[in-house]
Amino acid sequence: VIFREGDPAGFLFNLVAGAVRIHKLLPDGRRQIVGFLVAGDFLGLAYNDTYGYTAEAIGPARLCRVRRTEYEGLLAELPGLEKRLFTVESNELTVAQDQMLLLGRKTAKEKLATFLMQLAERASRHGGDGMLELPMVRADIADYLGLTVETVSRTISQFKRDGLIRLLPDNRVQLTRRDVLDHLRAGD
Amino acid sequence: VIFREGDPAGFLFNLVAGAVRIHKLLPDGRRQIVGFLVAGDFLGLAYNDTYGYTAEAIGPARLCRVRRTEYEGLLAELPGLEKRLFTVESNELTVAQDQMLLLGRKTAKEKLATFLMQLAERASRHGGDGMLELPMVRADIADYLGLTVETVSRTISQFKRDGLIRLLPDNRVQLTRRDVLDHLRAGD
DNA sequence: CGGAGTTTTGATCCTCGTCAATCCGCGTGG
DNA sequence: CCACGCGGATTGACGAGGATCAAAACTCCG
Repeated sequence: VIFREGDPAGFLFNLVAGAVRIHKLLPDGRRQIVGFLVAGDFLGLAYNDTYGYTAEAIGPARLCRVRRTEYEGLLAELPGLEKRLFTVESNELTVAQDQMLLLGRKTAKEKLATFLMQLAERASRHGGDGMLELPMVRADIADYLGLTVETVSRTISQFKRDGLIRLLPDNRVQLTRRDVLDHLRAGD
Repeated sequence: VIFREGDPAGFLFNLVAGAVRIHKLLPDGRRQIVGFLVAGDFLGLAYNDTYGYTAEAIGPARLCRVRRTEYEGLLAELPGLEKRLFTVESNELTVAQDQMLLLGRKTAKEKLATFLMQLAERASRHGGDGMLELPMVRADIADYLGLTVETVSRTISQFKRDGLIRLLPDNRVQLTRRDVLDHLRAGD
């Protein structure tokens, strides 16, 4: 656990290596994962003296931690940093809005297809084909997509049966029919 | 319509008076409203040369429009503006994440209760009691909460039967049991 | 092997979506 | 003034997608 929802927001972080999930909880334990972060991403930018979500490393991770008081100084020293962070934040907002569309209006199959294509895109930017790794467990995927573990599992099985994907050892997935998945993602 | 998703993002706006809804669409017409804006709010801050969503005025509205090229100049002229906008953007992101929790994990009743309490809070900041106005139609509420019109209507009726709210002429609502609604909002 | 955690699969249930009818408020025009 | 029509809201009947509950199968390590 890097920090918890409600903690005083004394630091901000940059993820150097590894993967992190950030989530919010309802009092009875229902969880919504609001993002998966990879190397290069920032944590704790949006704040209001306490963190708005909990951040946990999924596996081993390396973070760069900046005290918020020093951060103010950094902004002054490095012109252009503020603009850059603003852009980062804007992109996050855009991503968040896409996710709202997904959570509010997409079916389970569409949600999974969107998720897989998202990961594929991330992976291919670092030079991959249709092969990708799922660093998170099913429960994480479910809580990210607003589904249950069972539905995630069933939908993946169906994709497998339909020949859209292939499951490989080591939690890796091969997207065999990206065209079909892309259609599903778009939502018709 | 102020601008559409996909339009080149030549301007940014500040809403002076009235109410605006912003939404995203799936190709088959399913709609997700990602926000309702009131006087003082900004539109088009987050961008990537095209707008990420469609913005429509709900009723008569007044907007202040700034050409994006001039906006860059404004930032240079007014130090502190960038920081202020950054804060605005941060808050929007936080709100967006709350909405993800709502869309992904809350039940219909919890969604409605959250929505009503949100509006009540907005209204009470401008000095109101438990009385609030719904400037938007049922379909808008449904598309904001990831529900259907029918479910919204049924849930409102149930709240009415249960004595949590009272419907008044002119699309106004009186929250008679804010305590119960607040419990529902929190989610248990 | 053994055993815990995770994933898959099956059976059943229930919330919410769909389809359809009715109702209500309101403006229009005969 | 009242009949009509229209968009929005409500209500009802029904069905489906996904949740829930339960059990089996797989993985990974010790």
